[in-house]
Amino acid sequence: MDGPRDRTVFINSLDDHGEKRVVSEMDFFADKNCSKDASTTFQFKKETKFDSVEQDLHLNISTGLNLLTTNVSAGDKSTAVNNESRGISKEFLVLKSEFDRVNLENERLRAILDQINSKYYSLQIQIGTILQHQQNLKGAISTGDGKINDVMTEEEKQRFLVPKCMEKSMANELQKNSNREKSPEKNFQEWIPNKVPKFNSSSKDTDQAAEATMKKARVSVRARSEAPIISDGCQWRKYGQKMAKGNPFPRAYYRCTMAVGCPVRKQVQRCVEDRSVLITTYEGNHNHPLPPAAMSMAAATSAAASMLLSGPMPSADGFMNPNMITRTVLPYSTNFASISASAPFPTVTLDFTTTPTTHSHWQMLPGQFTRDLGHGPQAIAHALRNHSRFLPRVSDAAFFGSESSHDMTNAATAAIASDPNFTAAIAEALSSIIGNLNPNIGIDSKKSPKNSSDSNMGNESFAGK
DNA sequence: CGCCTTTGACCAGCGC
DNA sequence: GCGCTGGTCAAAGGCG
Repeated sequence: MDGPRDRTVFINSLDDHGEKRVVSEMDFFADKNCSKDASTTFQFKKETKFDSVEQDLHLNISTGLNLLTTNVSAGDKSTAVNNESRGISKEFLVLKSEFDRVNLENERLRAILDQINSKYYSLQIQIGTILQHQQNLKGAISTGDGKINDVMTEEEKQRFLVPKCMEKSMANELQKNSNREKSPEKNFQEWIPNKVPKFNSSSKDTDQAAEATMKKARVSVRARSEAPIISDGCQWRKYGQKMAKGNPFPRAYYRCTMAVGCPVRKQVQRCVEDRSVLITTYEGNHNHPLPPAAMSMAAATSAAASMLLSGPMPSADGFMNPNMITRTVLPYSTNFASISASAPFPTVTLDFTTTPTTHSHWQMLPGQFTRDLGHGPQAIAHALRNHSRFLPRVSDAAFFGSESSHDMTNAATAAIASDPNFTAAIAEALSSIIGNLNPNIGIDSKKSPKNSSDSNMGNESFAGK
């Protein structure tokens, strides 16, 4: 917190022609003596470091004293000036006190906001990943019982078609989530990141190849953050930094230090096109229990990696096309997630940097998803309302219906700020949604998901950004 | 003193 | 074989 000496006050006054002129520039809070120049308007210029929005802040404060500098005799002037000085001193003491208080509050809120933004990104990732799993499973189940075949076009069938090798893993995962809901105390403590879906393969070589790929699979998260690193709940130790080709910003290398020998690593680098975007690439699976704060990001990255690794498995026709993977694994993932087919390692990129991404992701969910089942964002909001102690000021519209990510961030920020257990509330809501999924509900063909041809299928993870 | 970051050195993979 | 690049190691120093 900056001390009072950091604040400079411009004192303006009106000349005989009524034009404002700058009388002096002084450090008001360093020197308690107030200017003897009469002033009716005080303009505060903040020189401390604030957000850009705040940097233009000026406080035009009328003292209401209607002080004059002319038309008074010498004696009267002296008295008047003394009275004015005392009045102004008193006013400034009050103002200074208020200003300091606001500054303190502002700094405190800034710190909270930074923390909340990081948590918000983590939650976004987790929610998106779980919803994708849910949709994929619904598509698989619908295809399996034949209900959907009568109403879906070939294109839609292809989008919803889930590889056989994935159905079981998804079903297991949902069952796991359902069980977690029945044992809420285990919701966060027993997530085993290494239990990513494995595939039933008759080929030992294939298993080994998949295992090798598993180790190299990466999940890249793009998120806007001014902080040098996204807070994801894990403990990381920086072990290197390099200048990467084509990017003026250094790439930092971190390894997880929450357990000895944990193989998880991450790379953090600013986006070359937009320095406000922080690209965090995760690799590997944790070999230890995770704290609640780390669950969301770890679960999201692990799920995304497992989805990715579920894709390029041998099929009857040979290896699956990465585009097919995108269509089946991430059917609603336009601009939200992309799979890199040509990168050195298979990489899923989750992009949370654009407003349409987040919002359209919700909107792309089939209407029935929210209308008939009562699931999705509304259900989450409902669940959150049930945790009203966590969500005292945030409406559903503010949280889920806002057109701007800024509003969403603010809403989430307010919600999370209200109680640190907000994360637990959201996770519980998600768990409830997954657990209550009714597999017998068909797909409303009129509300087909956004055409997957829009998605960045086969894109480079970052090349198109 | 332990943990962390910094930073130059080293190594492996890849393309020419 | 050589150079480039990405990734990792490890010594040195800072910090609480």
